[in-house]
Amino acid sequence: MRKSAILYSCYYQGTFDREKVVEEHALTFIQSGTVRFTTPDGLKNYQAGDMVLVSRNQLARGEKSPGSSGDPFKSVTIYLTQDALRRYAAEKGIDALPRYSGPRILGLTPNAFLSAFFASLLPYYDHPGSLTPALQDLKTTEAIELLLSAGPALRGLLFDFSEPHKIDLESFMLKNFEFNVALTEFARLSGRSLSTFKRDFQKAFALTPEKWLKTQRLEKAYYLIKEKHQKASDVYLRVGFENLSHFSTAFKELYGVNPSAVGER
DNA sequence: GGCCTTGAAACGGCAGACTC
DNA sequence: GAGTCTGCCGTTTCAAGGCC
Repeated sequence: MRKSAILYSCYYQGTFDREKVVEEHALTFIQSGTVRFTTPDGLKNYQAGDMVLVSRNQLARGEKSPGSSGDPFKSVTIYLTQDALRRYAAEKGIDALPRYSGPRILGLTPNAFLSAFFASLLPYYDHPGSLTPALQDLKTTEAIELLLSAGPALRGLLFDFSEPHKIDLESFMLKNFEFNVALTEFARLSGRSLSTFKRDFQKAFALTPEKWLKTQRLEKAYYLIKEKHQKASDVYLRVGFENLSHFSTAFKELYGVNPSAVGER
């Protein structure tokens, strides 16, 4: 089944986005509220009126919050899929470009054309059935055109169709261990098969990936609880655990005390 | 009522053997 | 050298209960 190219989000309370592998370029307009993106390159904050382009094949996490006046967090995201970009490139005679090495998350300077483009998508929020596949394709093409005219530098990002290459595993893992994704995703994003990933990991860290990841995450959690006085319930998602009960058990196994006991010291 | 821990069941990763 | 398969075991999830 075809995935929708356009996603509408609305949250009345703060939410911790658990979608972490960005598989397609995502162009987002924030209608109200704020969002904080955590990526391997650091934190980026965006607010109502901002437009953001998040490039594919990276790990990212978003914390969405309502505005200070109580407005819910609302956004519109259009995914610029590899299929759509390849079709566009073929129609326009654009060759695939060399590997893109610029920033992986870009705040765009709003202009009248992009603003009008997102305004044209908002009526479909209440009538999603009217947004047919044909209309989605048209909107995707329009978005590509507008991005290219807004910033020619984006050409290199949009038309880089290469897959992740074999990158330095040690620095990649140290940057990304806080993201809770499957080993197959870590392997893919580091440019390796799962088998090669495990072999290289053993060479680099002398541990299995799981054991190393767990230790790194627990050490970070210990620091946040002990030094930053944060609670276990605030920390476990941030360091890459999915479940508070498992976090609590693993923490006690490593440090001999419950997370709450460390915070009290 | 919120926060945290415990225990059982289900799931996913590890390790070794094998193939290409 | 790199990828695939499979059995076993550690890890994760979920529900229930304890503590403050």
